[in-house]
Parts: sequence; C-alpha cells; structure tokens
Amino acid sequence: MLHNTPLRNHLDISHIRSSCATCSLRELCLPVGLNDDEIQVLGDVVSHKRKIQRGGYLHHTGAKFQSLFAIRSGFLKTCVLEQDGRQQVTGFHMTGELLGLDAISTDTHTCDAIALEDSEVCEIPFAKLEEISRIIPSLMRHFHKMMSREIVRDHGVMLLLGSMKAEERLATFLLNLSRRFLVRGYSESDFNLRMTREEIGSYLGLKLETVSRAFSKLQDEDIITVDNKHIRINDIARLRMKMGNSSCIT
Amino acid sequence: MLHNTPLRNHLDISHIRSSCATCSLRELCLPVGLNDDEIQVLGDVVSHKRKIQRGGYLHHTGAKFQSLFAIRSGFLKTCVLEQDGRQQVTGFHMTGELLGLDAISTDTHTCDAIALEDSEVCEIPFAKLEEISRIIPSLMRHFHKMMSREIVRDHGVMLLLGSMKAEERLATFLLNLSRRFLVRGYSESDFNLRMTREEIGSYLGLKLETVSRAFSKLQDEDIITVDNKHIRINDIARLRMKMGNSSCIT
DNA sequence: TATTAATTTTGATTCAGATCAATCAAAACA
DNA sequence: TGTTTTGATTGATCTGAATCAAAATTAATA
Repeated sequence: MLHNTPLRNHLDISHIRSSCATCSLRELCLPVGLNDDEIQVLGDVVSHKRKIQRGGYLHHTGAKFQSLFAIRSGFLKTCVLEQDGRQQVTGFHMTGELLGLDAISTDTHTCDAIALEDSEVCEIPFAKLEEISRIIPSLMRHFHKMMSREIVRDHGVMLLLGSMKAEERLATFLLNLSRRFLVRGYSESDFNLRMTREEIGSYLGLKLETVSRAFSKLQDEDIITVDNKHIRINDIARLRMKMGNSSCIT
Repeated sequence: MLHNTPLRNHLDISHIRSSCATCSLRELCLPVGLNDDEIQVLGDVVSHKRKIQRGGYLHHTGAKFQSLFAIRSGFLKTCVLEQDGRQQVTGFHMTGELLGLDAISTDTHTCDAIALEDSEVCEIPFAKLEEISRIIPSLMRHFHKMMSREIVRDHGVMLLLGSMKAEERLATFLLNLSRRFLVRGYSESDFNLRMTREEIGSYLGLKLETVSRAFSKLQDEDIITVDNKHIRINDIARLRMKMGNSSCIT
C-alpha cells in the first residue's frame, strides 16, 4: 500500500514562489494541470488571504463552514476536543495542504485547526469552488483526488494506531515528516519539529513519556540524533526497518 | 462531536424498496433531493448491478479503479493487507453506503472489499458520475458530503484507537452498529453480528481474546446478552456510559 | 450424520506502555 | 536578569491487553 505518486501532483509545485500580488495560486494545491485562463477563474475565487499567529485558531469546532483553507506557509494541527477537555490531534498540516474537508459533511467544522507556527492560508469559499469545478473538470477531478487522499491517509493512521507499537509509530511518523519536508524542498534528514511531545503522543495514541522514551531509544541506537525539537536522521534505512512491515501514513 | 444529522439524508430512504427493474436508484445513497428527470439521468449511469457471495471479493487491493459501489443489500468489510499477511479491517459497510472512495486518489483500489454475507451492489462508473454531477449540482454537493462524512468517520475511529480502552471501544462499536441498524428499520437492541471476533478485534485494534473478554464482561454486568453472534442490548443507557466521554464513530 | 475445521471462551502468564514522581532544560515574562 | 512557567527526560511501579495454552462450541464438509 505505497502511495508515493499521488502526492507528486500538488507537491511538486508547492515550493515555487510566484511574485503575483494575490494569493499566488500557482503554488497552491489546486491548480494542477490548468491553463492560464482557468487559473485566472480560480484566482478570482481564492483571493482572500489570511494570517494566523502561532497558537491562533484557523477555525473552531462547531463553527459554520464556508471555506476550505489552502496552506500557503506555516504549520498547523487539527484536533478534536473530548468532553473531558483533553484533545486528540487528528493531523499535522503543512504548505500545500487543504484544510476543512471534514466540514463539508455537516456544514460545520468538526475539529479545531490551530497554528503551530505563524502561518498563512488562502481562503477558498466552498460554494464557489463547487461552482467553478463544474466549468473546469480537471479541477473537479483534482479536488476529488484530494478528498480521497485524505481518506487513504486516515486509513494509514488507523493501521498505525491499530497495529503498531510505540517505536514503530514514532519511526513511521518521522519518516512521514521527512518525506513531506523533502518534497517541499527542505532537508529530509534534518528538521525541526513544530509540535510538542504531548501533541505527537496524542496523534500517535501514546503518552508523552512514551514518545520521549522512543526518541531516546532511537538515539541510543544511533538511528537519529535528538536535540529537543531538532531531529537529525542519521540512518534512514534503519529507521525504515523500525517502521516494520507497513508503509502506511501517506 | 455528534453527527446524527448527516446520516439522515441517505439513510432515511435506505429501507424503501422500489419495484423498479433496474437498480432501484431511489433506495440508494445518491439521489437525494433530485427530481424525477435527474434520477432518470442518474439511473442510466448506475444500471449495472452485481452480486457477491459471502466471502467473495468486490474488489482487490491494487485493482484498477473504475467505479464506486453503492451497497443495495448485504454486509461487507474493507481491509488492508500488511506485508506479513495479516489484515487490518478498516471498516464494516451496510446497505446505502458507498464503497471505493479511497480509490479515487490513485485510480487504484487501496483495500480489499469482502462480503461478509451475500450482498448486492450497484456499480457507479466514476467518470460518468463526475460528468453528470456537473449537470446536477445537488448531486455533486451530496457526493462531496458523502466523501467528507467518510473523513469524519475515520477521525472518529482514530479517536477510538488512539484514546479508548478495550471495553470502551467495544461499547462504541456496538452502539454504532445499533444505530445503523435502527436507521435501516431493524432492531437497535437485537441483532446478529456478521463478523468474527477476530475481525472486530482487527477493526478495534484489539486481539480476539480481548474482544471476547470484553463481551463477557458486558454480559456479566447485564448490559448485553451475548449468544455467539447474536447480541441483545439490555441497557443501552449503561452501554453509552461505558463508551465514556466521547461520541466518536459516526 | 460423522468428522473435521473454524471460532469462541476462559485461564495463566508476560510485557509494553501508562502512571506516578522527580529532575532538568528551555522559553516566556516581569 | 532573575523568576516563573512550560516542556522534556528518566526512573520506579503498576496495569491492561497481548500472548500462550487448553477446552468448549459452532459451522462446514465428506
């Protein structure tokens, strides 16, 4: 169940910076395979840009759904709140990714989206997106692929949570981050985590102490070097071994 | 994070049997809020019906994606295979639900779909669905909602796998089944499981012995009565208590 | 119907990860 | 700059679920 190819499309362009005064559509996830006219049409829709400070909310659970958000820069987490106040992280999101897909079903956001560093997003009014996707079939197709990819990704996480042990989970998580950084033009072996151990734990279904121990263990084996939030992958092959059988988490 | 409303739309009609010789579109999940002409158009697309025997495959992992499948009757599981041969169940599916959404992203099925009892599905060629959804906006909107609902559902499972203990998981699972039966016109408190303890365990991230013990425990407390695959819920309120805080798994 | 195979239950034991607790390091702030 | 707060690491202990094992049921098949 390896899914390398699907990411290619929208990620290959995610590091290209255009000088366009508007939202720099070309670097977004959506306008894949569109001609200039079509991009123009799309551009009229997603012109609204928005900045969120570290710690700020892009949207709250329960808020009325109007728009999807395409991340232009930064790093966010999504999480659902339980009654007792604790939160479960459902995902970490970076440049080029689309947020808010879960809200389409009920016209209400089903999770909080919180910036883990200063971030910038483009607002995409969903009604308009549907409208123009009727005119531009390739846009519709691409949008459907993105929704579907989200489902596949979630199945990967379910596999991880349902059948992997702590160290395998962390290895999978690190390799996933690594690949996403690589594809955006950053180092695949040297990066800074934006989230805390607790947030990693919440995402991976582990307690923060267990996450910390797993980090230490991988370091003891010289597979990675950990300096607080800074991670260096010394032996990516051995890290892949740690992941075990599965190739989940696209 | 309660999501009762979204299910309403397509499920309210799921128990209605029309005598139409074709695929009985009206009872499917898609034609919500369409007029007769529109249903006619849609009908031309989904006319192909298919039966799958118990144990048979609707599709295999890696197979080329052509169509979505709407379940007309029966019960199926979807599961992903790991290298080592074991399988993780990603979902159980019943009448009115749509299968194959994960395959859109790569044009390849990412899981196996296997019938747990004799089942009948309608094949919906995806290219055609996209085509006519350009003509019928309400169909497109509904399709998007269904994809989105799948994402929300998966987040619910992630929450379950990431933060609940065995008994809570089983309670959540039973209540979920219960509600889905109810909505289809069957008893909410008296039903037969179609899957084995092992399949339940795989879905819930537990070993089959743990599932069995959790059943026994709930029975000891007089909350349910278990007779092999037959389940009777004696005290749904207390079962809900067992679920704990969260309302996940829509 | 007899026989075999698959599934389920229950018990005993082990172990991975949670929990409790203390220390240490790094931000954030006055 | 010192102080407070937040986050990370590490150790000791406990516990829920996995594992190992056997018996009991149920379903499938000759």
